[in-house]
Amino acid sequence: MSIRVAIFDDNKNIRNSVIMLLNTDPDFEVVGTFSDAKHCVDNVFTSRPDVVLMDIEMPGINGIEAVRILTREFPHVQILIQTVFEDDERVFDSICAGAAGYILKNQLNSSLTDAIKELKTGGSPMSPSIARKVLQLLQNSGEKSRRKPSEEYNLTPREKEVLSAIVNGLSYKMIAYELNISYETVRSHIKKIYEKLHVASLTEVVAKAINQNIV
Amino acid sequence: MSIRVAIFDDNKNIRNSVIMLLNTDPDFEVVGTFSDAKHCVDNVFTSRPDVVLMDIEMPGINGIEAVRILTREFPHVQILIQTVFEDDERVFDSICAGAAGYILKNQLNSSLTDAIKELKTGGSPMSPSIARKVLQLLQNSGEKSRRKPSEEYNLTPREKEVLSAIVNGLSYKMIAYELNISYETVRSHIKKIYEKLHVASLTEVVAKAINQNIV
DNA sequence: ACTATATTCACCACATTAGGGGATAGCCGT
DNA sequence: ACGGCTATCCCCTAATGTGGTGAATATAGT
Repeated sequence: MSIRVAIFDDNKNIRNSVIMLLNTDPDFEVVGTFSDAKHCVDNVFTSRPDVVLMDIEMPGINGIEAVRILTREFPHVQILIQTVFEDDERVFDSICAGAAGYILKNQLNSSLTDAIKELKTGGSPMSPSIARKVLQLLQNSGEKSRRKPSEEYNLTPREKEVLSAIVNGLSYKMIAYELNISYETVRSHIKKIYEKLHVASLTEVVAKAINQNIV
Repeated sequence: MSIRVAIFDDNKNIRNSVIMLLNTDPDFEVVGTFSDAKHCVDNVFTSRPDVVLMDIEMPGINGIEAVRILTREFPHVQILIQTVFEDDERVFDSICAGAAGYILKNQLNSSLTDAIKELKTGGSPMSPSIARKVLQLLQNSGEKSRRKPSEEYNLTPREKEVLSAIVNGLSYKMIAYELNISYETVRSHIKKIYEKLHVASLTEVVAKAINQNIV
């Protein structure tokens, strides 16, 4: 049985090229093409697709919002995001809205058909760079919810004092004054901190210290 | 230049078959094979791999724990989990421990070489069913920790891009290169950011950006 | 007693960031 | 058409941070 596909994209050229691509493979049947998501519920209801290809930037209703609506109304429909965007926010929002896959337009041709077939076998096709982002997002959410992971980096008490001062925005001079030690000593501590945290600049130190709440 | 690969797996047969597979492709160089992760830090330190293949079930140190250790000690090393397990917990823990990819052993042959190459180009290879699980995990975590709006500082889109780059530890030069603008332009944006966030140093910017979730 | 680590301090050379100017061009809204 | 905002670029000087090398104390552990 062929896979019923519906396409949402405001770009006529893309719509047409996707249709042509899918028509070359008898496994696919394009059951609907739409230039906006205003009536996506009606559209999906009448065309009854197995898979929906969804663009993000569209006039009227945002593609991500459409995903949210469709997954609520048609939980069995697999939605594949196809877009040019790969910023964290859109990727994250799309996934949370219920998308089953996310591929970038710049590598459509060869992989689109494979991606759709993968959806039907329970897979979640993603462009490589998107997959990496997804893992990172998951890592972040995992680290946050895990309270104790304040992974010890074997910082000494003094180093923690210095680190804490850094995170509070103090300069080396100010730290030296606050801790009653010399500027050069502050530097020594910070060099050690760099080693232990595997970073090479103050900004990275601050980011790491906060994210892993070492402070 | 070939990709240096290290293998951690307690099953001799699997180790050998992976070695044979990789040796058929000149792009790979197996620089170490180990039957447990007890000395993984030393092993990686001396063999200096680009990519580590890690089994989960091993005597002594658990593979996931090894991932945690290795990503902390060698942040640049890409770790690919290869295992027979696909339960939520192990997948989730592996990802959070810092794995860059996760593929199931039952589909090794054809895809392993591709997966390793994908790692080197910034991708995160995952078996289709794993990818689906990862998305579901992300959807769950996303619903729990709905991010709050957090005070707007009226940063322009461009300023947010620059801010985000700063938080990721990039220097002005690197940001200029990444955004295809001049060093001086980066500085201009940062001056504005200083004004809007009421701060006077990069470290304060990073601290404020992370704590108030502006990034 | 010997070793390891933490803490302290110093010097040099170089790179980067901060703070003060000012300038051009495009876009948007009234 | 004007002012306001964004984004882009440039110059200069002073301040601060980075990297490498070295070393003196003290304190704790084996």
